[in-house]
Amino acid sequence: MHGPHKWRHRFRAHVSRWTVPREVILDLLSRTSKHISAKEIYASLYRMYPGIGLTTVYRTLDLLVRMGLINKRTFGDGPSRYEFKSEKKNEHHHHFLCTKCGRIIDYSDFIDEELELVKKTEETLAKKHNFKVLDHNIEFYGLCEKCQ
Amino acid sequence: MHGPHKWRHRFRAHVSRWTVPREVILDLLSRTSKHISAKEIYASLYRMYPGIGLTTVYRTLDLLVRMGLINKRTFGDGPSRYEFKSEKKNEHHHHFLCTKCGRIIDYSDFIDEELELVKKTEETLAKKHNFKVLDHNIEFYGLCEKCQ
DNA sequence: TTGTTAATGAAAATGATTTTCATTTCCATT
DNA sequence: AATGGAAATGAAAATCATTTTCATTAACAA
Ligand SMILES: [Mn+2]
Ligand SMILES: [Mn+2]
Ligand SMILES: [Zn+2]
Ligand SMILES: [Zn+2]
Repeated sequence: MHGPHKWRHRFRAHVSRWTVPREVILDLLSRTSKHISAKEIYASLYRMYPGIGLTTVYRTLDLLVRMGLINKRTFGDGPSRYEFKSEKKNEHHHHFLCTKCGRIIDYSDFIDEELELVKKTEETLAKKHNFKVLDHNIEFYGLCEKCQ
Repeated sequence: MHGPHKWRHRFRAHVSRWTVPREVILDLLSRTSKHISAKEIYASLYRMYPGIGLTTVYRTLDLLVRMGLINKRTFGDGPSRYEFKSEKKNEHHHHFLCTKCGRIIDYSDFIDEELELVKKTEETLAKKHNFKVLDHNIEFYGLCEKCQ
């Protein structure tokens, strides 16, 4: 692979090689704010990189999740969707899902109260049930502007 | 089908027939507090009702979800899981998922604060983004007592 | 430049769920 | 109680997402 890239050192630290499919997939994900599926990634890259197989897309996504660079989400039915994890700690967000058109909308309103609640709940779960909370997922369902 | 049942009238209202598979599946779900998959339901019923096919289990579960009698949940990987919806309004609960052993635990601590937050978030989403919020899902991930 | 080993791609396998279609069952109406 | 027609069912096949297998290719340390 040619030019270095800002993520290259993280791959090395992870004892993983820096390859064309990995660079290209990570690049695509970092450039979009959407939640995209493996097949959509495969299709997006097909014109420019017809050599990259769907299997490699899946394997790369799995690696990127393990490396903590992206998030994998399974919204009910349909394929898993992936989104790039922002470097900035404060860009944490939750989702609203339109049950009619399938639109997925990020939101971060009330994030302060939500994070406080999350913290409180984590403490209670830890104390009362002896759970070690590592992550959470909060989502709302309903009808988006266009669909009601 | 023999004896009437407390759900029979709801099926009639839904223009659906009261059949053996439907009664038996609803009965099983109402008796367990677990989150069970279609295949688990199929296997549970097999001894007593070997005639009930997996296809019918799926179709019945779909109907029961549409009727609002049960909830369907897709926790990341694996099959969808179903749980009976309690009649009592105040038995609403959220989930904690152990990422190591897969255990799913219901909890309802902090439900007051959570419900208040949910209400506030719903209002904001409605006002600011014009969404009609109909439902929500809150879950925590981590390690259960046995797995840490 | 080269050797080792990880990464890749195509095809096959897997697992969950859905569709198809011929047969059976429910149940409103005789 | 009998019956006709629509709804429900079960078995098998189809579909869809994802994983595994295995032979080939490419990355990169030496
Ligand atoms: Mn998002
Ligand atoms: Mn539950
Ligand atoms: Zn919509
Ligand atoms: Zn556990």
